Amino acid sequence: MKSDTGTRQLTAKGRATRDRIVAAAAGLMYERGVAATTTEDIQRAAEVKSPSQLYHYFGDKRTLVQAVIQYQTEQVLAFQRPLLSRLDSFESLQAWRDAVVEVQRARNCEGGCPLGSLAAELSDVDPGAREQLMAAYGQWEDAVRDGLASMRERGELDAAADPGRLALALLTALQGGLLMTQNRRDTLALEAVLDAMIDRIRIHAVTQRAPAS
Amino acid sequence: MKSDTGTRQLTAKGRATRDRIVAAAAGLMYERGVAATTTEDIQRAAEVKSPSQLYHYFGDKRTLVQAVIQYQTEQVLAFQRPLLSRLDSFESLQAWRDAVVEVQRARNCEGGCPLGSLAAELSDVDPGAREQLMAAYGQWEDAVRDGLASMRERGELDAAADPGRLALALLTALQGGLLMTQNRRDTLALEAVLDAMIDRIRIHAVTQRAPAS
DNA sequence: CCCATTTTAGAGTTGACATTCTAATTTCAC
DNA sequence: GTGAAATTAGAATGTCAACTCTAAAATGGG
Repeated sequence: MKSDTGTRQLTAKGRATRDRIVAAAAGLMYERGVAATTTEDIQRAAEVKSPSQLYHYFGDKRTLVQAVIQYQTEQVLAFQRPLLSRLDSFESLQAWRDAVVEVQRARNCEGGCPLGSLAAELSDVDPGAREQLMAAYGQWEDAVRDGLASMRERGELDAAADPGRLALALLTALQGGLLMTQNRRDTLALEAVLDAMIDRIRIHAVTQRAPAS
Repeated sequence: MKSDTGTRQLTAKGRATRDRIVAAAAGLMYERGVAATTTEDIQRAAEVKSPSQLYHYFGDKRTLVQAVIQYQTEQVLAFQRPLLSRLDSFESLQAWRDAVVEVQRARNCEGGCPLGSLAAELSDVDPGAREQLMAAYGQWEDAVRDGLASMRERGELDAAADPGRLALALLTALQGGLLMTQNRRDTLALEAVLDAMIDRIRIHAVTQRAPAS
């Protein structure tokens, strides 16, 4: 009866080390990629003294990767949702943009999107991971869509605006921006693509305003 | 005197096997990622019978990766340049969009951008590879910019249009679209983001036309 | 055709990494 | 406080992959 998802009877201490392992693995896999992260690296980073811990809480590396994906999904949504749920104006949309840019700048443009880098590495190799990530993007996309929908409800956007399609485009643009940021080590591409998308959305602005330049 | 770039005296046969190795490596690294591609896999795919070939033409795996990046850069630009150099109307821009979408569809949405997947995997780990890829993106970006600039020269875009920034945004959006295509196994996100960007550019269209809802 | 150089074989080495096993220790419910 | 379950140690295994080495075949200019 090996419980796959890893949630069996966990004592407080058990949950603590389990969490420590996931967090450490997530960090390392984000920095170096999944394949380049060894179980020994994870042990050190999580400050566990034996491989047996790792295999006690996760059957194998793949299962650990599942947990990492879930962890990163929660992290991303926890950051994004508050910003997106209160989209009531273009100012707040801009604030979201600025916040995203600022996060990247704060980490010196290293590492792209926590989900995007996993998606790039795993989508073609691990079908399970791919679906898990697809679901994560689905949630994220929903959050963006809800934000834009609320903007439309508040009369900031006209009726012709399609929140679903705009949300998908915006999220997709963000992924590209984060990838390019990681490669260029500057946020110019990210800014350019997000600004362009916001300009695109502004076509639907009820209070007409000229896009930048 | 080990020539780093791998170009020393190559006989015809030598160049042939070298090319075969690079092409095979590029294919495998595109499908599975760099780390997951073993030298033995490459041998088999390139139909060379000994590891010594590989190390005869390339000092080590990293050098081979360099060659792969160069190879993929040429491939991408060879496909993109013809489409981009003749941007004279929104129809041709749309044709570019359709061509990109079609390519992804033709390969069942597996594998994202040949450069993007390398960038995602290597940018944070291999500084040399990162710069090489950055340069590749630079060339690509230039091609897009020139296309948009020529549209402006032909009077399709107004003077306020900024081809440089639009090009960067467009290329960045494309990267996101390709990543999402790879993850979702459909081209919807790619279409949405490219259409949105074209709508954005259409703001500068001299012959006014309403964007698709 | 001959010799220097290039190219290919193929076995071998080395180290790393995922995973396992046994047994000791700790925790917690009762 | 005791016993079953959870947690941790730590050594060990087996595989796999990057890379090396020696020597044999092929090539091409003179």
